Amino acid sequence: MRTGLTNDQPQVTVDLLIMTVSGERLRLLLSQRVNPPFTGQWALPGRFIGLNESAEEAAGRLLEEMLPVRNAFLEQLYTFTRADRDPRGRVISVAYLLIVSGRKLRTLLAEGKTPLRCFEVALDEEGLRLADETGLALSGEDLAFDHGRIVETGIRRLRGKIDYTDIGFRFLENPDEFSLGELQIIYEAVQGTMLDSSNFRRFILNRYEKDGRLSQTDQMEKRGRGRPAALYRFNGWRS
Amino acid sequence: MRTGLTNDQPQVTVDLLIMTVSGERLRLLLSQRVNPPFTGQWALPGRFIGLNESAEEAAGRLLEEMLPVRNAFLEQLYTFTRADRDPRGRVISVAYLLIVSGRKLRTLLAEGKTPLRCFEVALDEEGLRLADETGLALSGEDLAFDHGRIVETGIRRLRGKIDYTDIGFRFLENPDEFSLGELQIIYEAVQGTMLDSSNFRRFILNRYEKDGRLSQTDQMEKRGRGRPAALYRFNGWRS
DNA sequence: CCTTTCATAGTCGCTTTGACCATAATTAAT
DNA sequence: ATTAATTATGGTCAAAGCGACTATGAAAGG
Repeated sequence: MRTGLTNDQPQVTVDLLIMTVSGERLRLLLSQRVNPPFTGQWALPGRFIGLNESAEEAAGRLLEEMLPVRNAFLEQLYTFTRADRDPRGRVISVAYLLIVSGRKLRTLLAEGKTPLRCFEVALDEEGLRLADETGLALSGEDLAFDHGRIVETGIRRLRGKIDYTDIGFRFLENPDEFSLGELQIIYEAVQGTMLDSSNFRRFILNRYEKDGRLSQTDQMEKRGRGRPAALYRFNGWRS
Repeated sequence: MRTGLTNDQPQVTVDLLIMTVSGERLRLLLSQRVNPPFTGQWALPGRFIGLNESAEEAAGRLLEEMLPVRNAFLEQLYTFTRADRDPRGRVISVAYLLIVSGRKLRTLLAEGKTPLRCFEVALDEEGLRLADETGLALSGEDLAFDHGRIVETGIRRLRGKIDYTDIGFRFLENPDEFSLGELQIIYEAVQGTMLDSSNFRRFILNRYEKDGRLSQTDQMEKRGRGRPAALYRFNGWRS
C-alpha cells in the first residue's frame, strides 16, 4: 500500500468513490486504514498509479483487487492537490466515481470477497453524514485525509448529473428488467428528496422511451406489496 | 521549464487553457515550444507543480509569468493521465480552464507582455480548428502532446456550463457596464451557434435580473452602428 | 372484506422556450 | 434630406416541461 514515501517528487494516487443505492439509501464503500497515518480511520480505497498505467487503469486494477465487478461505470471526479493533504509528504489524488448496483454489491459483501464496508451516506445543509449497519456514525471530518471533501464532491456531481444524463440507470440491479419504482428509489436516494411517482414516470418516459433508449418489456414484476409494475429495459448504453 | 525528466516517478504538470472571446470568436492562447519534444509546435502553457504548492497555486504562478491578469476565473478542467502522453516519460497533467476578457487580453498582447499567441478556435462535427491572424491554420492533432484533447474537453465544458451557470459573464470586458448584445456575442461564440436576440434577452433578464444579480444602469452605449443599447451591471460574484 | 400499498393515468396551471413579428433609434449610403 | 441598413427592444403564439394534485387499478395482508 502506501509506504516509503520520499519528499523528492509528488506521488500520485487514485482514490475510488464507490457508490451504490440499496435499501432506498445512497451508500458508499470505505476501507479501514491499518497503517499510519490515520490508522483505524475510514478512507476511500486508493492506490498509487503505476509508471505504465493511466489513472483509469490504476482505478480498474484497484477495483479488481477490492471489488471484482465488471462493466461498472467509472468517471473521473476531480483531482485533489493541496500540498498538506497527506501528512506523509506530497501526494496528489485523482478521484474516480464508480457506480455499482446494489445487488452485485450485496453479493460481494456477503461472500466476504472484499475488505470494504458499506456506509449509508447523506449530504444536506448540516454536512456529510455516514453510518453503517452496526450503528457506527461518522461525519466527513472523521474520514482520513481529505476524503470527506472527495465524498462531498462526488455526491454533488451525482446530483448534478442525474437529471440531465442517464447516470441514474447505472445504479440499476438489472438494466434489462426493472420497474420505474426501482428507478425512482434511485433518483430519490441520490437527490435526497422524495418525488411524485406520477411526475417521475412522465419525466422518464418522455425523456427515454420516445427515442427508444427505454422500452417496456412484456414482463411484470412478481413478488411486490402493491400492484405489480411493468418491467422496462434500458438500451441507451450499447451503442 | 521541462527538463531532465527521470523515469522513476510520475511528474505532475498543470496546463492552462486560457480562453477569451474577441471579434465575435472564441479564442485561446498557445505558446510555441522551443525545446523538444514537439519543438516548434504549439502547446498550452504549462509547468511542473512545485513540491509545496497546490495545482491551483501552480496555475496561478504560471499565469503571473505568462499573462499578468487579476481575478481571472480559474476552474479545474480534467486530469490527463495516459502513460504515453509525453514522450519524455511519465507526465500527468492537471488541466485548468481560465477565462479572461478580450480587452485585457488585447492590451497584454499588444504590449508584448506575454509570449503567448492568440488563436481563434472552433469545434464542430469536423473536429477542432485553430487559426491565428496570420492565416496559420491548425487542427487538434497539430498541437503538442494531447493538447488537442484538452482543448476539446475545455470547449465542451464551457458549452455545457454556459447555459446553466453565470460563466458567460466571465468573458465580459467590463462586468459593470455591458450591453446585452455584447453578452449575446459571447454566448454565440462559445456555443458556436446564432441566437435570436429577443429570446436571448428574455432568457438573461428572466434568469439574472429577477434575483438582482443583473441590473440595468442609467448609462447607454455610445459609439455603435444601430440603436444605442442600455448598459447593465452584473453583481452575481461579489457575495 | 376492507385496508394498505404501490402502479398508472390524467388534469390544471404556471413557466420556459423557440419561432416569429413589430417597432425604435441610431449610422451609413444615396 | 431621404432612404437603407443595423442594432435594440418589446411583444405574441404555440409547444414543451413541470409541480401539485386527483383518481383509479391491482396486488398483498389482516
